[in-house]
Amino acid sequence: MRASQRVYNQLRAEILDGDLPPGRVLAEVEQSQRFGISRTPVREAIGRLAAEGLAEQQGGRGVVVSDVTTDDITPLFEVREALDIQAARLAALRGDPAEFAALADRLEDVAGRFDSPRHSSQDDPPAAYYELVEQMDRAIDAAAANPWLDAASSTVRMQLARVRRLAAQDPSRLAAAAREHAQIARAVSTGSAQLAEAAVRLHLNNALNSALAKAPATAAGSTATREETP
Amino acid sequence: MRASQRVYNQLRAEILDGDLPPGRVLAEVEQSQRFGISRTPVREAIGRLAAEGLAEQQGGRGVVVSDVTTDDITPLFEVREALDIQAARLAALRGDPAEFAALADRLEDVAGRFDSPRHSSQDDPPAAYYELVEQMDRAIDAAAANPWLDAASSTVRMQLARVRRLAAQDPSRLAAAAREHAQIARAVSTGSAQLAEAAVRLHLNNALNSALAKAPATAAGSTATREETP
DNA sequence: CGTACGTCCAATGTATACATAATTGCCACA
DNA sequence: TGTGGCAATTATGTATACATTGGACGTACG
Repeated sequence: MRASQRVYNQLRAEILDGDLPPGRVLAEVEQSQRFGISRTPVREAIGRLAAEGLAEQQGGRGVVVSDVTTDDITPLFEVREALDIQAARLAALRGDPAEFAALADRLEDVAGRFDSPRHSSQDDPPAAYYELVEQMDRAIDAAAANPWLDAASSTVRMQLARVRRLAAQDPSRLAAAAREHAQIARAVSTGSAQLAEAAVRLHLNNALNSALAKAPATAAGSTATREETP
Repeated sequence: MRASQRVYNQLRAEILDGDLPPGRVLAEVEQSQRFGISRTPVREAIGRLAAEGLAEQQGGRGVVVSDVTTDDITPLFEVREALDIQAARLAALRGDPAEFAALADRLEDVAGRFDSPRHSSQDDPPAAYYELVEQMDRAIDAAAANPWLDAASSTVRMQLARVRRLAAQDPSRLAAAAREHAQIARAVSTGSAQLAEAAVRLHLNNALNSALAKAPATAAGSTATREETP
């Protein structure tokens, strides 16, 4: 693999894991010495990180890991809502109903197992749930069959992976989230774009509220929002 | 201005204008000689173009201007629909009603002037319309106040600017488009997210149909889409 | 004591030289 | 004549050296 690619992968992982915290400067010489290579591939890697929003220019000189705070949770969810809804709508129209019906079945099963006592050490509902969610995301993306939608989604998902570190998950929400995901899969399997949109909107609203409940209220400055008047 | 920035601006403009057609190889040495600089900043510029989707790796060797065909129109409009709807929804909730009411008034005025005979050489409805649309896009983005939404939108808009060259605009649609834009502005000014969404969805559907009507039907391979069953 | 200007330094931006890999063309052999 | 392999060439990937810029620190003056 090319050196620039290795450095990019490594720096990206460290930023997403929080090992390189927001505000940390990404000096070319420092990183090139750390990786034992020259500045050129490091420079390319940092450029890619900046293009994706994981890093940004520091006042015209120097690149730093970009800052993400709890203030970013709401705007990121707004974009995610737009993209996930469209993906679910397209999947409902284009996907294989049987595939999503099967996913819905398995998600409902996992959701039920959260409440029941465990039957064996093999039975790990959270792990099974995460696996299924990932599988459904891939299925929806594949069914939507839209490369640009994929690209936009992956950018937002990457940022959301960062903010997720700011507000640790509430274990008690996993069962509810699993049921919501099952509803999404079920809606997609029916072929109704409207139903799929409703299911996604519901799930993301709950997920956002859960995240904000744990996130400390930030200083004022929040954008004023008029109430909906339908 | 930095050399890499100049090269990036120039190459980007040439790609968007079609001077560098899809499939054209972007050789580092060739471009560095053309601009009279070294390979390093050229390499950086081409890297940025590739990151934005205007160019792409050619099998592992060489970077070429990415291909856009009429097949891309529908998927691009699907992403644009998702983003524009969300932007309009947020603008309806957060924007200044008076600002968008004023935009609606001016758009309705321009729409009317398309049909009436011109009163002077100064009266150029298309130019006025384009100016107003741009103004409204900026107003919606500003009201939505979501940097990530802006970033995603600008990427899609750039690609759409390329495909627009493939299917020249229908002058007779401008008047209808102006009325649709006026409806969007009016909907946003009422503060109703639902109404704004409906207006944007209507406009983009018409715009897409107009574009596809002029675009030649491509060879099979189009993704099958089940009909909506609400 | 505070501010403003100048010099120095360090990090980025650019150029060039070297290494490496892939494609293409040519030659030999079947 | 076609195919396969090898070599040469060319373009990219990486390293290093040089240029430039922006900031920081120190000093001098108000």
